[in-house]
Order: sequence, then C-alpha cells, then structure tokens
Amino acid sequence: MDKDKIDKKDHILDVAERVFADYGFDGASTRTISGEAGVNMAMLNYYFGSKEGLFLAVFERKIASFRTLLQNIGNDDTITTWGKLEKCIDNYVERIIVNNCFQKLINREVSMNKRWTLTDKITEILMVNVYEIKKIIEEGLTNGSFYSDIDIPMVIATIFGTKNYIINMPQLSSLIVGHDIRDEKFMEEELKPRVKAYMKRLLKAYLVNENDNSK
Amino acid sequence: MDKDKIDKKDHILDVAERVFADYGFDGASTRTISGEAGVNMAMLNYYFGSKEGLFLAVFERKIASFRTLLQNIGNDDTITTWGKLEKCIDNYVERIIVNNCFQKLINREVSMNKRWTLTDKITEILMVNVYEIKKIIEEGLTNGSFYSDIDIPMVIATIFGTKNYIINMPQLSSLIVGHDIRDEKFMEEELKPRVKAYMKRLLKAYLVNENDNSK
DNA sequence: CAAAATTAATCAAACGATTGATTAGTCAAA
DNA sequence: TTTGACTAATCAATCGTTTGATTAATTTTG
Repeated sequence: MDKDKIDKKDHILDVAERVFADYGFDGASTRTISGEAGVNMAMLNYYFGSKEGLFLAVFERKIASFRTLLQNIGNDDTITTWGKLEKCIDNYVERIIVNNCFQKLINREVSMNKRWTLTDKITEILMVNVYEIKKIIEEGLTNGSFYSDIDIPMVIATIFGTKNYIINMPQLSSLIVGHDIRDEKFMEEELKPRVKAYMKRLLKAYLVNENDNSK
Repeated sequence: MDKDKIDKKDHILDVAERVFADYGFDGASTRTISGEAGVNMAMLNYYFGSKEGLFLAVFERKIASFRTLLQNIGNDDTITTWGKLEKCIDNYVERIIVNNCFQKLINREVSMNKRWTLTDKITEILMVNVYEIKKIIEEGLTNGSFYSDIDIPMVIATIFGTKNYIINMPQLSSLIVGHDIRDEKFMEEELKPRVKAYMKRLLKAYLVNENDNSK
C-alpha cells in the first residue's frame, strides 16, 4: 500500500536523523542506520539515492516546517515589526531546544571546510529561513521603528549564534548557567523562558527606536 | 637530530590541526594528514601512537598557548568596567579569527555526544576564559555601572555565540554579510572592526546604565 | 474476470575503495 | 654493530554502493 511506503520512508528518516545526530555524517554508517531502522541496507540507496541524499532528506524535512512558520509570521499585517521579531524568537527558542540533536548535527557539518556540495545544499536551505528574519528587520528599518544604523547581518548572527552556543556546548553552558541544561525539567521551566526574555530585551535595547513616530 | 625530530612532529601537528578542522575527526584520514605533511603514514602511529593520540596532541599543544591571555585585563584597575569588557571583545574577535581553524575543531568535538574525556578537557580550558569575562560583568554589577537585572550567563552566550556563528558557518555568514568572509583582506579591514563595533554597541545598550553614579 | 505483462519493493551477497594500524626491513649515525 | 628514525608494503576491517535475483503489487491485455 502507498501509505505503508510513506511510513517506511518516514521511519528511515526518523532513525537516520537520530543516528546522524549521535555519530555525525562520517561516523554514522549506512549499515548502522539500516540496521537500527530494521530495513535492508540497499533500501537507503533505493529510496534516497545515496548517503548524502538520505542526509539531505532528513535535513529538508526538518527545516521545511519551520520555514512556513516564519513566513506566516512575516506576512502577518496585524502585528508590529517588533512583535514579529518577538514571535520569531519565541518560536526559534522553542524549536531549537526540542531539536537540539539535529541542530548540533547541522553545525558540525556546516563548519567543515570541505564537502562542498553537501555544505552548499545545507547553506542554501538554511538561508531561506535566515532571509525571513532579515526581511522582518528590514521592515523595521523602513517603517522607522528600528534605529537606522543597525547592523542587520550581525543581529542575525547574534540571534542564531547565542542559541547555538547554548545548545552546541551543553557542558560549558551548564557550568556558566550553574545547572545541567540537559535536565529536561530545568530546560523547559527555567531556561527556555529565560533565553526568550533575554533575547527580547537584548535586541530591543539594540534595535527598537522608542522615539519612532510610526505605529 | 633531536631538533629535527621536534620540528617534524610540530609540522605534523600543524598539518593535522588544519586537516582535522577541515574534515572533522572521522573525515580526516591518516593518509590525508601524512600526505599533506609529506611524511610516511606510519610516522603518525610512530610518534603519536594512534589517530586519537594525534588528535589529543593537537589539542594539548594549542591549549598550552591559550592559558595566558585575558587575565591581565580583569586585574587592570586603571580602566572602567565597561572599558575592560571592550578590551575583552577586541581581544576575542582578534584572536578567534586568527585561530578559526582551531575554533571550529573545538566546537565540532565538543558538540559530539561521544569522546567524553576530550570534551571535558576542552570545556575546562574554555571555562577559564569564560570566568574572566564573568568576573568583569559582575564587577559592573557591584559598582552600579551595569543594570542590576541583567542575565550574565546569557550575555556570555551572546559574546561567544555571535562570534562562533560567524566563524563556524562561513558559507552562511558570507551570504548574510554579502561578501566572502574567508577573504583575508575583507576579514581584516571590514569584518573585524565591524564585529567589534557591533558587539560593543549591542552590549552597551543592554548592559550599561547611563545614569550610574559610580566611576 | 482472469491471465499475462510490467513495475515496485526487497533481499543477500559482493563490489572496489578506503580506513587505521602493523609488519619487516632500510638506512644513517653513534 | 647497535640503536633509533624512517619507509614501503601489507593487514584485516569497514566503508558506501551496486548487483542480480526474488517477491509483491499493479497494470495491461485478451
């Protein structure tokens, strides 16, 4: 049945996502993935063409849903520019902490200088999401609610970089925060609201022109 | 000669550092390393025992050169707290860009779920630098020059995270900035001062209480 | 409708290439 | 001649991928 086929592909993607996240692209062998998924090794190539194709399929699936979320926020005319950015921050913090294994995987692979085709494809997919945030900040520039001399690329680096830092270096972050951030309860009840509140205040202080004459 | 041996080992470590940074631990083969270093493959095992031993040796060497950098800034009583932080920012931006290969290597290995002994070692070293910045911010809290309700751990995450983001994801950063950030001239003349200026203004907006009555 | 033809899905086995590591031996210096 | 630096050749293991065969499902045909 067609439904079964889709479920099977999805199941492979589920397993591959976890194995890639645990071992990295090179460290995760096709044998391990197919073994843990309970399918024949050749199925990976049959469905996804290659190991790289499988990786990209995992990646694309993860990133696509977030993209539509960002786009909906950006196109919402009922909220202010700053309100949009706040929504982005909330969603991004919420999301990246849920998917932190995957986030680590992305950073590890993109930070490689070689393997250009893979890196380029990942970058291309990530760039779409970056562009959505960029658009919002630019909107704040044109309607005067943000300071005119802000550095947009740097702001983006701060938004993504701050969260990546916490997620990618959990041992170090735990020492800095003074609590094991991998503790799920702490993460949910303490860290997430804290990161959200901090990011909003930080960016507001840098971006938002309180003396703006627009609405 | 003994001198030659040390030079040769050092040369291998130089090459290994770069190759590990480019390909990751798994992706970097011993053949590639020995090939680029112009030595026989067996020399790696001869000198360092194993691939992991070589990897550890790369770290040990780098770590040794890291130890004595920022501590003088914190103990300097002739500048304001904010001045100290500015100095730290300048120093880090300057430094991380020089050592960006190594920085990438650190981030990739720390983000791994495996290889705990190595991760702990790296975390310990990084924590020394983190602590120096933490001390400075706390000083600003006690002398009233910084707002009293700031989130110190998050500020640290922003300082390191923003920089790491730019360095670790050069392809993406280049697209965001609109110029290849691996271009050395651009990096030196444009990006470095830009990152420094941005970080200072961002943190000043968040941290510095302009109505402070201290000096 | 039923038989035949075609396609899709799955499998065990094996491919050539590459991995990290080791061996046995060379060679120069002491 | 003995020792330590060094090399070419090779090891078994594992890598991602491909193969040819088999089964299941679907479509076409008579």
